[in-house]
Amino acid sequence: MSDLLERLRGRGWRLTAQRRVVAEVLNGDHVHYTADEVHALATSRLPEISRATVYNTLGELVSLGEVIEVSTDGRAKRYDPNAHHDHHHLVCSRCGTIRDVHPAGNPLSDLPEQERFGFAVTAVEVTYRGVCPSCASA
Amino acid sequence: MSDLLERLRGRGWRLTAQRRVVAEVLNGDHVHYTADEVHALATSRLPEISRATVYNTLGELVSLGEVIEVSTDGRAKRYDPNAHHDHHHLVCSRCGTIRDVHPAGNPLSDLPEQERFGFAVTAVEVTYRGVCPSCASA
DNA sequence: GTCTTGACTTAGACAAAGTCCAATGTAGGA
DNA sequence: TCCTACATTGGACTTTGTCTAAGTCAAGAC
Ligand SMILES: [Mn+2]
Ligand SMILES: [Mn+2]
Ligand SMILES: [Zn+2]
Ligand SMILES: [Zn+2]
Repeated sequence: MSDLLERLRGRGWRLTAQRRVVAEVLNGDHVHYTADEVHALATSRLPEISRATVYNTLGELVSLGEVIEVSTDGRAKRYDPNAHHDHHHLVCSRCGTIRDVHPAGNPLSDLPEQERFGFAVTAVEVTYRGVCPSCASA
Repeated sequence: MSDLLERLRGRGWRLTAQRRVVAEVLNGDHVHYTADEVHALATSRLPEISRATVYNTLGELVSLGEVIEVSTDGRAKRYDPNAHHDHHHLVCSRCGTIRDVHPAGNPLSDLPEQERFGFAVTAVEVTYRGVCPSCASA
């Protein structure tokens, strides 16, 4: 976490209270907040932070490769601090809970040459869907 | 195509000019239009069709399982008439072109039990990303 | 062929998610 | 401490999608 702030300072980031708070909110495992959720959490620590700054900061963190954008539902994008370990997502169809998962094998190698249409394929995103234990028992 | 209209009539669909035009637009291979694109194409055949009707009709086609929604970019949803053959998507990172692809193997079985967090996993979506031949040569 | 009626369509208001800008504030080097 | 380039802010604006009240019409009944 302060690793992150160190890395960012090393890259010439001017360290403001707003950026620090956004970086602090994006901490933990299985964290996938929308921009509005980040803004709400940031506001509870720094009441005057603006929506525009949250969007700006999230965009910068994505550009710097410190956070990844996840779109699992065609609604708001979610921001994921787990950018340094390749992973995919498991989403509950009822409540929307998202877990980080690590499938066996490399999904990229499952796409045969004749199915690549001449593309240079470089990345793959996998979204598993199902019902979480909590929703199943309710 | 007229198969589709037949099936829909059989399900009690009232067959209107608007619905017919939307169904006609959603025809072909590798078709993944946004609602606005469908509206523009429909308007060229039936100038007075409204945005609301396009959204309504697309939603109905999705509910009936005749069209699937695809979200590959966190922006507008895309509507895909290829609903009767399981497939995944290959997206050009530059121009956004989308191709239907069929990976080898079943991606669902690649998710180990201990990575399922107790979820009942029922579906998986895979999005491959890369650069298409046309963008690569430009 | 005409009538009837509930389903369908429409325009426009509204909402959610995100972008952009001009004015103001400030982190950090000199 | 001062300077200034960079950062923040509120609000206007855009894109994508939803909702509703009023008008229209497809298709079955006669
Ligand atoms: Mn994640
Ligand atoms: Mn498709
Ligand atoms: Zn759940
Ligand atoms: Zn391309």
